Amino acid sequence: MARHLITSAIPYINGIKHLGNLVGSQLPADLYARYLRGRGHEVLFLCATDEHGTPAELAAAKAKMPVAEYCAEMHGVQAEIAKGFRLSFDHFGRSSSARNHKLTQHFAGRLHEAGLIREVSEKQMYSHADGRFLPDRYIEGTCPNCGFDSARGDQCDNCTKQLDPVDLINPHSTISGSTDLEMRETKHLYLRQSTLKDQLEAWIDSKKDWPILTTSIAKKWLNDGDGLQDRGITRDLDWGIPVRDGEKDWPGMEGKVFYVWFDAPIEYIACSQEWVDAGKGDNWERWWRTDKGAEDVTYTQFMGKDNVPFHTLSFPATILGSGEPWKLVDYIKSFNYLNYDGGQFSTSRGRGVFMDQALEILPADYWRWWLLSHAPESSDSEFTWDNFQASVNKDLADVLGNFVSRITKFCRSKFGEVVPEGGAYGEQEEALIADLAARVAAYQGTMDAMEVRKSSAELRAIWVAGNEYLQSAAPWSTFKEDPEKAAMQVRLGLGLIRLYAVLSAPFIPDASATMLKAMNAEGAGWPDDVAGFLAGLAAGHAFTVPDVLFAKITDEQREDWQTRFAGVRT
RNA sequence: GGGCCUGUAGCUCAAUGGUUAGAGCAGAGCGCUCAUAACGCUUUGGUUGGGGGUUCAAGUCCCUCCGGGCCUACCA
Repeated sequence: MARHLITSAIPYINGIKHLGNLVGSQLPADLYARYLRGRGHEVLFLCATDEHGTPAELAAAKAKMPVAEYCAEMHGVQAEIAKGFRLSFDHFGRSSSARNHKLTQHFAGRLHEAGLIREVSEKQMYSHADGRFLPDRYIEGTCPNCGFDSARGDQCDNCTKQLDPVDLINPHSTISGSTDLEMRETKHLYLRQSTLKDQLEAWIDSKKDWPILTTSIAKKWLNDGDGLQDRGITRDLDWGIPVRDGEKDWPGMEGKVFYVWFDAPIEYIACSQEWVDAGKGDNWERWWRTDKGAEDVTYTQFMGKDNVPFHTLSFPATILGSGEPWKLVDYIKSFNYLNYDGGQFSTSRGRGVFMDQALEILPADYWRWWLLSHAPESSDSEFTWDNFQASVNKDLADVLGNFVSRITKFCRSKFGEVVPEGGAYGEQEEALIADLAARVAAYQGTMDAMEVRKSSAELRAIWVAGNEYLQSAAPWSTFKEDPEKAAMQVRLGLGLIRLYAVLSAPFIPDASATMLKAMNAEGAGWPDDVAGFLAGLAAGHAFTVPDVLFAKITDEQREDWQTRFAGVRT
């Protein structure tokens, strides 16, 4: 038994996430966590909400709520939806927790002590009407290069030229529209990542098996231009973790907070402390401190490609720079984006299907199966309603659901709701079992490697093998001349349901639970030995015929949803 | 502009430089009647975006052109 620490990139607090966010981090992380637990490993699976930064403050203002209250409410909403999708976090924490405050300040103090923090005085745009400094993206004006009138302070969306807010003609705040802007002097702390460049590069280079998406992004940041740049880790905001030098005040930094990307990954650690505080565990250090038992932990992170630089560079810089024996990540699984019907999912523009809406129209398993079997691993992938309907109906209703239905109903009509007795395996059964054993091994191989789409294909092939067997064994024919042989065939078929339930649990946990309950076989372990596992459902064992596992998506439903989700969410 | 990813059957995707480029879906045909009109078998379908090169051998490596996407450090 091994020990696995798994974290999903923490979703931003600002609003309900869409299916693209889900498939890029939380869902594959959950798949992996469930699989490893199923194999009998010890798993700590953590996620949290990422609560600081300008967008949270603005969203709270828009909702006319204090930002702390807004975040608390949204955390609750996101936690509920996560439950709805059966995301099996051991704890769902908050980056605004007292634990994270303390730990973030601790890391800052350690980095300061190690000489890895420098103070920089710089000028930033201040908006009098908004009463805040504005990030470059919140300033718009006319592009000096192409004349586009909605160019942002960092870049012109029209001609793609990199800009500085002072370059803009007639700059204004996108928050209030105010043109009453002023360049003000402000002081910030920078993390001297450049000092750690060689150390980080050697570490990245040692990771030969990471996805190319992960390492190529990291190397680009390490080597592009002048190499890895120091990064500002503080902001002039109200909502956030106050800048402190460990336990001490930080002279000159009063009223400032740490940058969200400095404190967010630290929440991975703080979350394990929250997990202990919540009474769910009793020792977080054996997961995080290599001097206190975490030496044998394998740590895997899941994230969308936009998060890669922070997880390959800044967070490791924080960890390494602290000089303390914190656990570093062992494997970073990153994903491309899921697009929606010819364009991007967009939280800000309300385009696509959001997690709450998805659960309103269909159970979690439908979404989990489609999203995971189409996970954007090698390139961006696309959600269309036609594809969703076709895939889900075929895979879940026809291949798996109908298999369960046909064998349980046949058994009920000929032998009653009990595993029938008699007969012995023949050549055909031995061949099936050998085939299944090979396929299960292949499935384990791809799951261990976190190859999500390939794993779904292997799993589906295992389901198909059941239908192939039934078709050629034809117990409905056998029953007429040799009821004992038919009993054996049906017994094996029923055993397959239990096998499928256990193997499929990481993908479709609810259906898996329904299958196990119907087979009266809750608590079945992993089928390390397929033949032995199948024999585990013995003659005389009572079961019930479950309700339809997966109802098909009708054309009417699909058309309705296509129309309903064609526009933008308001 | 720069960097990276990507382009393979109508669709979604596979293929350590090594048989005749494979699966699923969709289409066609046949079979089965236990089942959610489900299942199984067979089968049609390819100038691997274009062009050039390296190699005994290229979807794979190199050059070039074309298309799509992402990132480019103050959104997170």
